[in-house]
Amino acid sequence: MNTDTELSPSALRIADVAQALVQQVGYNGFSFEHISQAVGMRKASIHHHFPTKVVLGVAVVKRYTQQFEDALGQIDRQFSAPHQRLLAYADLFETTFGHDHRLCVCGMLGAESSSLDEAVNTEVRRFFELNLSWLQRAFQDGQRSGVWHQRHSAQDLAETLLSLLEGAMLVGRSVSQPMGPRRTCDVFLSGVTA
Amino acid sequence: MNTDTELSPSALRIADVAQALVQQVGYNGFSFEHISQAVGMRKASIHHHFPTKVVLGVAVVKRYTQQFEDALGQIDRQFSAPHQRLLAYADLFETTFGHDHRLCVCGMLGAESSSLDEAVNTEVRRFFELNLSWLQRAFQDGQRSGVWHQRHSAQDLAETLLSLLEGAMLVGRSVSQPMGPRRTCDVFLSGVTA
DNA sequence: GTCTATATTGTGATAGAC
DNA sequence: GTCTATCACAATATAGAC
Repeated sequence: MNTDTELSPSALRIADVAQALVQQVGYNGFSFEHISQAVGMRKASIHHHFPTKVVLGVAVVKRYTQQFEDALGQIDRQFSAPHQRLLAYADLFETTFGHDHRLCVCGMLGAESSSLDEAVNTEVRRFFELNLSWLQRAFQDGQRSGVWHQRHSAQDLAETLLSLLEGAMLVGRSVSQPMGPRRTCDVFLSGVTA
Repeated sequence: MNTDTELSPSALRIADVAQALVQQVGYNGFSFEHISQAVGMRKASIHHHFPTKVVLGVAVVKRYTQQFEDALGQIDRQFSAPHQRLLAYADLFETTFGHDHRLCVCGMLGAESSSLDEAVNTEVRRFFELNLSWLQRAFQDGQRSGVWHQRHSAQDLAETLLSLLEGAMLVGRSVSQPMGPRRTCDVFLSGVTA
């Protein structure tokens, strides 16, 4: 299940660098040569671990999704209150963004999706569906316990919050004093409260 | 002032195609060859009108910002109620997204910003600042007239809504039945209402 | 303004030695 | 697993004829 277990130490370093590059410059913005320089190996060696760029891209997204899934599990175990869970969720994005204004891997790849291989797009979709169903459950819990109003479906609230967090990182890259994902989440949630 | 006036008919067609390509596959996702094929001219002819890709990119963003500015002026003349103005604003994004799931030009370029020339990034920033100040004014009007609560500053509400709309397009590319920018805006505004 | 032709560099990918 | 060497092709860009 854990993709990392299958990766050799070198492959791990490559995947780390590739992920950072995706978050910084996007899939179409980096080459095997960039990875080569960052990781201190020749291009041919990168190809030994990941034969094609598509294979590398898919591996990066799968690993990222796995890490995210683990983080969501941790949140569930740590917090029971829906509001706390959502704030912890927003903090995942805040932490990523705080790291040199990196984007969410799948936010970046979602933007580029029209030019990507379907194998990559499929994994990106999986990431979003996973996030949406987790968020939907959190909103359902909040609505059932009466903490939030029920003007909108939990499904709509989930997609709205996810869009907000992804967008906050995107916009935050181009404004001088960005609020960041966490604060935009506060603004949104305070409006949802009953 | 109007950049279009300075562009010859051929240059206009090129800019149109380039803008569509930016919205679909991003700045790093298209080449002069793609433009060449779409517009029916040779690569060298494209270079005659726009000597470098950066010059072309800057021209596309300037024109896009100008068009957006015009649209905002029209909204101001057509609607006086802040709520109506914001819904019309969201419809600008909805229309763009409805067109083959195209992204906002500056949303796409904002994501790619780390790999772009500063001349392009500067124009992208201008676009966002323009939008934020327009949104801020709309929220201020709504708060002064008592339509909305004042839990958050108009500035924060502006950046939150902008992030939401940009993010809704991004996420909308990778989910099966996207809400679209307009509906996410409805969800957000209903929470802001006093 | 548009074309052909070409220069130059970058890119994804492979072959084969060590 | 990593390397050197190389391929085929795509990218941005320029020179110069028409």
